[in-house]
Amino acid sequence: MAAIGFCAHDHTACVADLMAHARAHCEKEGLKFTPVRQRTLEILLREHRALGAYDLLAQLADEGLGSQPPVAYRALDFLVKAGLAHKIEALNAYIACAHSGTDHSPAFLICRGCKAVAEADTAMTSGRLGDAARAAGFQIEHTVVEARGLCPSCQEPAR
Amino acid sequence: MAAIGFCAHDHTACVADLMAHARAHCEKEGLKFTPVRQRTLEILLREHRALGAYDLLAQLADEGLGSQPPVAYRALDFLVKAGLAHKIEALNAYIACAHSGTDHSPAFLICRGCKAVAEADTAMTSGRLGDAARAAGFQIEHTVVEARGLCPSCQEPAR
DNA sequence: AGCAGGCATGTTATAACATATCAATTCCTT
DNA sequence: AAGGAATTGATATGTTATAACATGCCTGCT
Repeated sequence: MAAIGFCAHDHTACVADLMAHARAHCEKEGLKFTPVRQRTLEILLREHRALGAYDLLAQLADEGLGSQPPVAYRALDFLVKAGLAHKIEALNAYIACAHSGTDHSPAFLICRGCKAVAEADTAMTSGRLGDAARAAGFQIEHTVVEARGLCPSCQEPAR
Repeated sequence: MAAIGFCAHDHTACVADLMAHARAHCEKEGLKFTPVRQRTLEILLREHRALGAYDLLAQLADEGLGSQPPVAYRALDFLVKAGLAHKIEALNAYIACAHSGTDHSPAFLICRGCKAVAEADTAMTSGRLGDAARAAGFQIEHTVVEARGLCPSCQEPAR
């Protein structure tokens, strides 16, 4: 399964790595990385794709970590606010951040073929959106930058 | 209320203008600009802000043009496909296109203070997103570019 | 120890957004 | 007039998200 950047990688290591990073980040920021939150991030990392809140909830429920929607939404809110996960607005789904827990303005490439989502990084105030905002005197707080289309692998069959 | 571009304008003329444009566009493309669809666009234009499907539906129902969700969603789908309206993914809401019915890749500035939405225009393949897509070999079909923040007027009170 | 305050969680219910399906109608073409 | 495609009407349901309120669980204070 192609996912991050549409290419294979050592996924076990990648999960462990990002979990350790998340733990360190929460420690440093004084955030409580509770069992539900850890498990939520682990699931997102392991799946390595955009997951709906209810998909996630089902997996949490399997493990006895709560079965009601607010459980999933609270955990996801926490992760998103902490910069450990992102919401893909075009899919109403959530995905683990592919980078560190640092503040950044992600951009996503969403393949309609294999549903893979790649995270790129942009600077919030750069590019066309930044230009438009400056011209209008608009003060940007958060950006949603997403592209739907076909990843390299999924372009083949269509030919 | 400041809305498009966060500035005042002759709204009556603007509605009439864009309706005429939409009519011409549908004529040219062989699209059926039916009463429900016309009324939907008129409502979006008149409100001049992002409207939820159910808000819109309520207004259609007031006029006896259907009261069930599919009525609103069909009309909105038509307008979106025709390039006469856009969906704001970050709000799950719809807004009339501020430009012509031509194909374009809009970007939106969404004020969290007054809920106004300004539409800017970008080129789909330009800017950071285009760069990232090219680097990944990703073929973009549609872009979602939205910024949340504060418009010029709404920045004042906070100071 | 006892308790107050804050945060996380549990639980129920419901709001808000969106689509599947099938029947009925219209309108255009043959 | 018959056939076919698109539109509309209507019912039901699926999916995503939050409100509201109760409970537990640390932590710091007296």
